[in-house]
Amino acid sequence: MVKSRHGSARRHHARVTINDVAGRAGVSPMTVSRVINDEGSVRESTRAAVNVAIRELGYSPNRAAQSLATGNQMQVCLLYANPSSTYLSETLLGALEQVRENDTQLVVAECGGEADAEEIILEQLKGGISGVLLVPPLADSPRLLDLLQERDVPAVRMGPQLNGERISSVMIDDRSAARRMTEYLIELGHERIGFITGDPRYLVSKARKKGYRDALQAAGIEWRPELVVTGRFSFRSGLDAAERLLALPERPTAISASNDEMAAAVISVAHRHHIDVPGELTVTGFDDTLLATTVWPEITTIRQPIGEMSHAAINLLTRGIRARRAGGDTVCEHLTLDYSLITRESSASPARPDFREKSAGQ
Amino acid sequence: MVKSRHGSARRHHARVTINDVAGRAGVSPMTVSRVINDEGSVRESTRAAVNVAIRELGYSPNRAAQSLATGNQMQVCLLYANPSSTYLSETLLGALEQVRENDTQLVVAECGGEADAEEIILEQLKGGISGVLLVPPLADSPRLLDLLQERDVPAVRMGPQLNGERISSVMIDDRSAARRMTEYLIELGHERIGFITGDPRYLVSKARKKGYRDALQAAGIEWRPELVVTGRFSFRSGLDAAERLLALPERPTAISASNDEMAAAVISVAHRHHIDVPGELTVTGFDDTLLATTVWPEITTIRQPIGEMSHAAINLLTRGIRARRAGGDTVCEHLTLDYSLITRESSASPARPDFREKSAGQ
DNA sequence: CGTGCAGATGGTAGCGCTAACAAAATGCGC
DNA sequence: GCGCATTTTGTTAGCGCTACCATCTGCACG
Repeated sequence: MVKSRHGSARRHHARVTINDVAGRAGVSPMTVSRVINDEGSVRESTRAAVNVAIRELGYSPNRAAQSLATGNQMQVCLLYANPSSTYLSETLLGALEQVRENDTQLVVAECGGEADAEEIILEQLKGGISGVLLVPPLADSPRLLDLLQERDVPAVRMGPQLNGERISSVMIDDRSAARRMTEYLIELGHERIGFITGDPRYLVSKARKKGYRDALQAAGIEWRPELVVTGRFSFRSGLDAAERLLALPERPTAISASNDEMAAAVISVAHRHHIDVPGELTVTGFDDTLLATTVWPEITTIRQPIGEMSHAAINLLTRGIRARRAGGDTVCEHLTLDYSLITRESSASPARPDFREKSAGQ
Repeated sequence: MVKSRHGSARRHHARVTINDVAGRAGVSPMTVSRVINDEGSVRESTRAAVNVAIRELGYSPNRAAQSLATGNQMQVCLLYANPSSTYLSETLLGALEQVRENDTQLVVAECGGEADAEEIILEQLKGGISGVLLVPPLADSPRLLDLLQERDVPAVRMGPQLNGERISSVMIDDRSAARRMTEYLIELGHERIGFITGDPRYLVSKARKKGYRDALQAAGIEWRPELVVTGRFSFRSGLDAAERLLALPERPTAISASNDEMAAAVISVAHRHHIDVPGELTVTGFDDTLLATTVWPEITTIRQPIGEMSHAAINLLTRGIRARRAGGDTVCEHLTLDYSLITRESSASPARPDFREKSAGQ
């Protein structure tokens, strides 16, 4: 009804366009375009003026028009191999949010192993993908990293352990987190602390084990090899590991598992042996997955800010892609975000008589 | 280098456009546009001719151009309240795939309760959302359904129980699935079959309970009220329910839980009481979530084809939106997909001596 | 002082589609 | 057959942005 109050508008209500910015900055739209795409060959003073105009007008480019004009949308491919569904869904949620912000398409692909991943990447590249997001354990695959670098594909890795690579990454400090967890147990008064490692093929397992040793060492507690058993991140491997630890002549008063699944397994075994958790045994996990709050008692664990991590990852990736398109240098940043220690019901100070009855099963 | 071999092409390699279709069909581009948008006022014969041309050329509209021309993208909002992360991530994965196919934006929103959901919907509508996808338990909220109908917002419900509504839905037949599961237990030779219901506030709980009774009745097994206890879908509620069932003077030989979490709880309690699963007690779940294969023994359960369901849901939704935009009739379809019974290690025929040792814990 | 050349900027013409209007075709009553 | 309402189709002019030149500056060089 109230249409065309101001000349030009045909259908829509005054949205800020590149022309408005150009007018305000006293340059041509083309120059503005160059600025927003980070292209070279714009004088510094001009660039600054344009940026001021952009900020004043609150301009943000219309992505539909961009992709129409350039003839290609921005699509990024999120590649995952290990459907730990909590990790995945949190990652997805975060990525989705951010992808929307950047008006990018998200393609999610599951792959069996590295070889498979390689194939998928190649195929997706043909299909017009412009960037790749790798989640663990793919993020540590040298083969994949090589491929991506070789082809000069913008990529970001989530939660990798390999550093110094020339591919951007977003992660937490696993070693420090594991150390923090162990310190917490020591603070509670534990000294015989069992540790279940993750799959030895993954670097993250080593990092977490190192953190455990760091804390022990710092506290002057002797490191005892029989207290460290190798797991494989699975519930079942946790079962075996727990049996071994609990069969020790001098039973540990706490067991720190390298993920929540194995921690849940420890609790399960403890219950089968009528060992009260946390009265007689403290159990801790890692990752803060669904499982941590599903079992009883709920598991004390380390939480990664997965949502934020995938936000950051998508941002890095889209920036990288834009830079590549404009012919700029490869963007390579490494972000380390903060983890947090979540204390729940599965941890307590080592057994004292009064602890027993407080939390007897019911 | 090899540019402009055929006159018009400026930058890109011959992609089929609306003009190609128009040319082939001998009509104007505008008419093609009307056909692909399902608008009325196109003669049936013309429409058919255009459709033929579209198929022959393998044309698919360029969404960027569409949204640039119309000034609005298609965005659908997936609303969830209960972050059962497996369900969510599978739903998301499915939705993402399909959304890409339809070149639609997916906005995912979590909400606390119905009131919250209402607010979010209202807000998102202002924000330009054009359709809503409801996952359980939101899909059964009369309040939300009223709101959506009232405002005439295209919407699709996943896994609802309420039928005969005028809002499309995609689901499985929960009652029949529960019946199938119970029949399976009866086939194994069980007669004293305990049942743990879901949260009585959700209709799905009733449906599953009905299925259980259906099977009993059909097999001529007397329905005994003490064998049915009320749960709330949570692990903890499963713990309580299991304790009650296992304390019965005549202990059931099988317990069928209304979801996997509660089934896992039953196993946990059984182990604490040194009852072997499945040697002395068969346990079954529902949903086939992560948990079903995480615990030991792995749980026999019912699997919903969640991915397919969300595919279908997105398709219905985008069709609905397009129809609405073009002023067509409201699309309302109800799809029922097939579930499947997944047998794993937690179920077996009722206790016989040799079963005991076969699966003693280790 | 012209010439050449690099870097910075602008003009033009679309990208593929659709809103709005204009025109043509159809149907209908008499 | 004609006038009129109605339906179907076509025409035009962008949507907001960028590729591809063309232009224009400044500056070193012979």
